Amino acid sequence: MTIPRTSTREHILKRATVLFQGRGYNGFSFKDISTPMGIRNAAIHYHFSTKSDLCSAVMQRYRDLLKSETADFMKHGGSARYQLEAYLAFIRHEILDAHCMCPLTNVAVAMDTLPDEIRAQAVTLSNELLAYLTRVMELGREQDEFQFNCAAEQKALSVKATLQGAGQLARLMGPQVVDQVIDQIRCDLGL
Amino acid sequence: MTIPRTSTREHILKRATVLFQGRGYNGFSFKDISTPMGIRNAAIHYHFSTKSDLCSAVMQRYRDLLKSETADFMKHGGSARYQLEAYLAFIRHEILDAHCMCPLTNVAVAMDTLPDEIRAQAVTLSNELLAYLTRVMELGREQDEFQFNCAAEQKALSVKATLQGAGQLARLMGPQVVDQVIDQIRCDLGL
DNA sequence: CGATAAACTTACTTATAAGTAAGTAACTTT
DNA sequence: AAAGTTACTTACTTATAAGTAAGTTTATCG
Repeated sequence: MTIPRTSTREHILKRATVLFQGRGYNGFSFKDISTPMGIRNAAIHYHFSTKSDLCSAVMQRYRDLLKSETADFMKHGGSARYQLEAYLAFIRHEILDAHCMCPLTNVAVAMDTLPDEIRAQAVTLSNELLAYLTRVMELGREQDEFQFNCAAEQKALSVKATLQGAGQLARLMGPQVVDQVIDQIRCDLGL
Repeated sequence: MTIPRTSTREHILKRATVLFQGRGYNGFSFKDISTPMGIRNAAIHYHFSTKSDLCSAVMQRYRDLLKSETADFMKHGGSARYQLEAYLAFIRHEILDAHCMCPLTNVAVAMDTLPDEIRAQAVTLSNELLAYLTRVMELGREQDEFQFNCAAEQKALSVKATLQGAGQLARLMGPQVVDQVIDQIRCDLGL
């Protein structure tokens, strides 16, 4: 058959994203992608030669998404508060609607068992993410929107860590955890 | 051979703990335990009938450890500050010295792929952990040691989430992350 | 219309996983 | 000293994983 062929690669990537961010690298197999799609494992290998390649593409897409999202946030005015809220909403959506974790969580957990390529992508992503959040924190303090008395980098790190943890605890303790933790982040910034 | 037999079960549990907390349920196999110990997989099955049983025992031990640790913390005087610091030191040691994550992280990540038994243990652990931290927060506020203006439960949740995240980010960004995040937790409690 | 390339499938290989059944050596009990 | 129990091993089964090679269909291009 193979009628609408153009979109197969995209479908594979989408399923892989959900699975990678939802279960981790070692928590899914090619079958979890191919069977629900009604294709064969070999079709995945046609588009992505290895599992490492596939997950590397997932990481790359997440970085691209983040880049375009954060660029978007910045367009809508320079308000640090707005940018923080946009990022919080993005994370909130990923956790509550998509039931996904930040890829950094999944990489960190299985660190020792992963191909170098994936680890490298994760390190780059963490640098990009922290750089963005650090700028938001700096901006917020300059504009007297946020209050904190440590390095902006440290505050950004702490915010990111808290959000990572929220994603995990929400799975164990229920979705209300996410909003409680996000509230606390705002509160700790003097909002 | 089998000369020192008594301790095999304990050795298996210790290796399984390191592997489970270090790589997650799907990130290790029986071989990772048996080969370095110089025993066969079947020897593991003799002591623990399934992988689920083994990891359930690991979770149980972690809960027991936590229970005795927190009981210990409480004996050394009722100071909330002391109890917080003791827990922070415990987590810090697990991350930096043992290179382990809190089991909650590993369970949350692979949630959908895990046996019910493990999930149930994790839910219980998260309740116990949060109950303890909530008591510490309540105590700290009563004694004017900590400052925060939300429910003690929410503050405890936020602290735990932050520590969970610190464990992950430390693997990607280096060990200094842990102390930076811990500093921030203190700071956000008015310390 | 025929050749070519893209997008697959079928069928296979190799490796590794968890788990089991039957046998064995050493200590323990009677 | 015989019998049973503990703590394993050897050898196996079954399932599943990633990955590959060769063939097939469909669209496209000259």
